[in-house]
Amino acid sequence: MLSFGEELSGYDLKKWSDASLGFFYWSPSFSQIYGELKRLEAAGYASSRLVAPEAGSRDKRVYRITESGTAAVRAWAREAPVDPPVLKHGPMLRLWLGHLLDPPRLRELLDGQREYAEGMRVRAAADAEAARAGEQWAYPALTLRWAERYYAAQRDLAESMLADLPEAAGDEPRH
Amino acid sequence: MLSFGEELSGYDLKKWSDASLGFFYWSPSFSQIYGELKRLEAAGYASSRLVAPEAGSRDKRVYRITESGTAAVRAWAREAPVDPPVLKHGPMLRLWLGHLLDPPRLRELLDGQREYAEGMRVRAAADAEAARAGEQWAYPALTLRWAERYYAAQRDLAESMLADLPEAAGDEPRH
DNA sequence: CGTTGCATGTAAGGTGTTACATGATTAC
DNA sequence: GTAATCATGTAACACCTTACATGCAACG
Repeated sequence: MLSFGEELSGYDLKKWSDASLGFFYWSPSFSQIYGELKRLEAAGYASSRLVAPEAGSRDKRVYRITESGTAAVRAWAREAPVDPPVLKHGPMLRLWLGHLLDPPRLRELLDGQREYAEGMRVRAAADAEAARAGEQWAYPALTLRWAERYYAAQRDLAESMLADLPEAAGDEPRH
Repeated sequence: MLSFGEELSGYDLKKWSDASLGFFYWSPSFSQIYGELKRLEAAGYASSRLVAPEAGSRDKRVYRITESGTAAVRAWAREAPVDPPVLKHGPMLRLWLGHLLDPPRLRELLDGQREYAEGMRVRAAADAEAARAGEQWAYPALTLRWAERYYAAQRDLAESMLADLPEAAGDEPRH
């Protein structure tokens, strides 16, 4: 994240991560971020300085990437193997175990999933709108557009499953 | 997995997990499965017996769920909070860092993603075809259909991103 | 006669989380 | 006044992986 050249605190990184990486990767906890920042600095990949508490808020430590860090992350981005995407879809795991649940609960599950996906889609769309202009910000903006479509697809998939349920659950409406 | 009532070995569970849960959840390693089976038995949720090496292959231990185990997994499926889906999309992370890569490499990445998604779609479709008949197998079959659509959507998303790239990368073909 | 599949397990390590601790400022 | 936001960090632990060890049977 520091490779974009900005000077950021651990807190900043967490907020940005939640609003950006969180859509397609996971967002680390505060404790992990602070720990990793120390590791990065020890490795010479980042430098830090204390910012005085000028008018409100307490003192904070901001980090900036070093030349060595830029070289390392660029090499990583170019050469590291790209692992296949990992998905851990709790609601689908529940559906897989459908024989343990009753049909109303299954519908509830899929409905919750539909709402969750739509909420994420709206958030991604809003963040894409608010994306900063400039050459290097084009790619984060692109992934936000990807996220918008991804969550739209998720929402539609949940709806399709709701439509498929009656057959499987044997509870078609009858008059 | 044992809640479907079958008597299965750790090895069986791994194979089944790869071909089924792996599409929407992750598939655990052998070592984790064997460890968990011991924990389940110690907790009284499963019982095991040794199967003699009748004609080929060595002896193996097969597990079956107990009544206590069935009650526990049913309670879990009904009451445990359903966590939102977790995605860790390595290729998108790379795209997010697009300013560190050159456009041809970005295309390569998305192309790989497209191929991966199509491969998974084909596998899910094949497994859905081969799904066992019967009341309780309807839900695993349903999730396989979900997976088929999910990976089709992934493939289409990668294609959309390929189409969106030129603009962002500023390398529109010019004559 | 080497590779693949079946079959199980231990040990070490990596990665990430939650709970807790601290404390100031700002908004309702 | 009390909740939320900014801000950082430690300690304990949960979870899961890889590497390694073992060994038989079937296939080509």
